[in-house]
Amino acid sequence: MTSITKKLLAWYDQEKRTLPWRAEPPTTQDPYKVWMSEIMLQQTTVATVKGYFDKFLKRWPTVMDLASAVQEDVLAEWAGLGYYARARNLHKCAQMVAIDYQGQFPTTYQELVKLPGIGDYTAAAIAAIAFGESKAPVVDGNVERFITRLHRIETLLPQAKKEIKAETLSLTPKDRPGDFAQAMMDLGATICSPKKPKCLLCPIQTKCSAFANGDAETFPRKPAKKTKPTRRSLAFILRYEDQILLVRRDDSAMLGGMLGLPHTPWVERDTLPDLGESLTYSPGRGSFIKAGETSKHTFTHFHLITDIYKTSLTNKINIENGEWVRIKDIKTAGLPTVFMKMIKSISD
DNA sequence: AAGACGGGGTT
DNA sequence: AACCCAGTCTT
Repeated sequence: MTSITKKLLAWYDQEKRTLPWRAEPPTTQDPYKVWMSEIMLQQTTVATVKGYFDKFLKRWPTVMDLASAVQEDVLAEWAGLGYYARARNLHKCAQMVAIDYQGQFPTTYQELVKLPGIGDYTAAAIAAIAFGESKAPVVDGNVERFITRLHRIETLLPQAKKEIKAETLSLTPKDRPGDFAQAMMDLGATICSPKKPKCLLCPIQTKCSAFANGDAETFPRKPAKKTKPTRRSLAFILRYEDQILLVRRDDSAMLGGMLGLPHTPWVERDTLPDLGESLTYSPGRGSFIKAGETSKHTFTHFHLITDIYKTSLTNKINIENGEWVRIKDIKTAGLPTVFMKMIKSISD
């Protein structure tokens, strides 16, 4: 075992960890909890995940329970967490584990990585943390940062990935590979941070090339990001008595499978049709009036500005994939944040 | 290899 | 406003 590995594990052991999905040794890690937490943690912070993890475990305590759920319920519980393909794949994966593996998660990287929603990182993490695999290096954003600083790897991501994995593998101990993976990730989250790394507190400071060179913060090296375009749309709030019309979105659409408001396509700033044309996207043909403030929301790859129009209907219409929801139930209906913002922006 | 895919916290 | 995050999937 390298001295870096020893120092990292020693540092990890003297930290207090209270994450709900982490068992204390010698308790065995529950693969279901490890899997659930790793899926939720993809591109998502620990603080955000905690509440969702508790909700999911309480409602579906085992993978068999989750496999038996209906997709709409899983998506509704996931609402607000983002990257909704994760929720669709979570459900599908649970059903595959239930049917193809009799409710027992496969134990190897090679089998895990075949399951929906489990990619290179997550398969390695589950294999290491739940099953003690030491041959599959666990490399997430934290590890990329830690390793590129440790060795001052100047290659741009993602090209540097291969070298990072090789270095990670050479540090990973046969004993406690899961703890070591978590140690690297915890160090990356708390000390080897993206901005203003706390090198003075770092247990491997004397081993770190970037610290010696005084340029830790410049790693990892990445290509410049493109600026996000702005798109516009109109959304429609149709009321009948105390209810609002929502629409179940196609699985293939953005926010796929989720409930949302009816709206025009999201288009570049200059190509938005006028209200008259836009109403062809509305299920109603009532007298719409502009409502509340313009709603703004930023997705991964574009900004969205939406004007809200509302109308009150005197008779209830029924449309394909439409669902009437009582206003008092909106908060628990399972709406993505972009639609919650729109509804919130009209103050009536 | 590059782009799509959410949302919230930090800087 | 830009950057980041315990990434995966599709093209």
